[in-house]
Amino acid sequence: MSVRVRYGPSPTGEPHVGNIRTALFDWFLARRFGGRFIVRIEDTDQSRAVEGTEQLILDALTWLGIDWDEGPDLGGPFAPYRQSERLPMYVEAAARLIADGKAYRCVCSSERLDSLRKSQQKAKQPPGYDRRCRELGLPDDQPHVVRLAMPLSGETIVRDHLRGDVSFQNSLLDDHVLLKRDGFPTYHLASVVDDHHMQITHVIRGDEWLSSAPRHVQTYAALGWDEPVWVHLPIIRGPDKGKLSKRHGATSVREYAEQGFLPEALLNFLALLGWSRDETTTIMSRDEIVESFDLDGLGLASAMFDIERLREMNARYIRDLDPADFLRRGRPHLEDRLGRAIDDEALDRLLTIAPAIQERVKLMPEFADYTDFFFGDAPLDYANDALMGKAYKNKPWAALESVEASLKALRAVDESGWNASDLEAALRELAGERGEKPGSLFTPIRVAVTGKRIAPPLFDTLETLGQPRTLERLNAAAERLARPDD
RNA sequence: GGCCCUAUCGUCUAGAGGCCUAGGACGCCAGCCUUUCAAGCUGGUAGCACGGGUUCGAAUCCCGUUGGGGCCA
Repeated sequence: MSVRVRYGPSPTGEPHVGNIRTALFDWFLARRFGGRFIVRIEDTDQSRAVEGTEQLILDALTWLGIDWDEGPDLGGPFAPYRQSERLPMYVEAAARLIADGKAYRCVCSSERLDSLRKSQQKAKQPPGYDRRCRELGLPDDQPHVVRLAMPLSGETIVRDHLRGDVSFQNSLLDDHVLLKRDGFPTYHLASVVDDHHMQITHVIRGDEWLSSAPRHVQTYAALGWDEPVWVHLPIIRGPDKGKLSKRHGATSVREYAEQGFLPEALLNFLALLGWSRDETTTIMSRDEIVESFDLDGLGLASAMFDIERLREMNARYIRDLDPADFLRRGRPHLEDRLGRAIDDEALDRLLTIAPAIQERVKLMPEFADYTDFFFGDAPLDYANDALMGKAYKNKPWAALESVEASLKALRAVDESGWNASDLEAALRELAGERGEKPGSLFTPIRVAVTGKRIAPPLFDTLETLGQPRTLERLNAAAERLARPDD
């Protein structure tokens, strides 16, 4: 049988990286073995649903390059793919269980349940429903929930693919609710019914579900269905070791996108949280991961989300980008900074200097820092102190002399000599003539043309900027230095 | 508190009884390179939680302890 896996997000908020990582593993497995990846919206808790999040979830998947074969937007052979639209199937399953004596109606009030819980707590007894309605055979004539009649003794084995058999004492498991008063199913019922009908072969989900897995195993048994393969993934932890959550700051996929992480970097990073291919490989494209992904490569211990590692990986991916692609991806950030659109032609003038910028950008928004001065027409904004650098600290006259010397030399360069290597040769020679350290000569030029202390390599910058603008900016710098006050 | 999972450098991990004097990557430290900042290169730092077994031999198997986490509240 071919692999069929499903990602079942609840539309209760933006998809979170820990959650999306489960989808990733589902997808890797499906793609690796030629199976189907299904998105199913688990929206049976109407009170927690947040409008619009379904689309955010799909957008997050798309951004990461994850596609699906069946889903709420695509449909498929087992449509609908929204649980709120599948209510009759849950009701039917519950009815069948009642008819078979495997489930029962329960009319206990929430007040009674509360006080029951309190007295159990007081008596230090394990909390849980006391099965008061179990043998009553209540009819369908008043508001009720439906509970599964769990075995009272013995044990339930969850055959987890990663951990082996995990056993639970049935005496410790109560009769959980399958169908709520409002007629909506609980996760316990809905996921089982859907997974069966949708012919899901592998249930891949977070570790936090392992404790309730015996309930699902028993539900499959009561319904007379074959169980899927259970795969409980270790959860992802935050820096404080607890389960990764909003408390840890940015956790939604969108936030990482906005911060300037590349989707392929986040995907690679997430894949390595709990999975590894071999002893040494850490950088893998989406396709390379798919080629070698296997459930057996999964680890069992929960992993910490180490943002430093993600950042490093992101920087690595940025460096490895094709320069033209890098410029396209950086453009929106530059446009934001400039407040105007940049066309392809203007952007492509940065092509030769792009690799040098790629080396420096760690997060995409920084792209603007390294490129905005190529486009600004207004005078650059910098302090004279920056212009003087270390060498000419508090010596504006010396700095002025240096800038004027550079200006003279650069003015003399003809068009054919306006390229990085010739410019470097010319300016180095000038430094030698003046008995000045190269760095002392270069710093004022850098600040004059970029307005920053930190910038791309100088000669590439001059080449890209062009002679007229370079001279213009050096002149402006000279004027500033000539004025005594800043 | 009960139940369940889990345990190799700070972090992510390799390791499925001898290949381990425990490998890689990130971080960190030092040096080199150097026009700023980066990148790169070289070297270094650092770990099998603990205690019992099993075995000729254990990071690897078993038991316990401890730590961490999850679920139920």
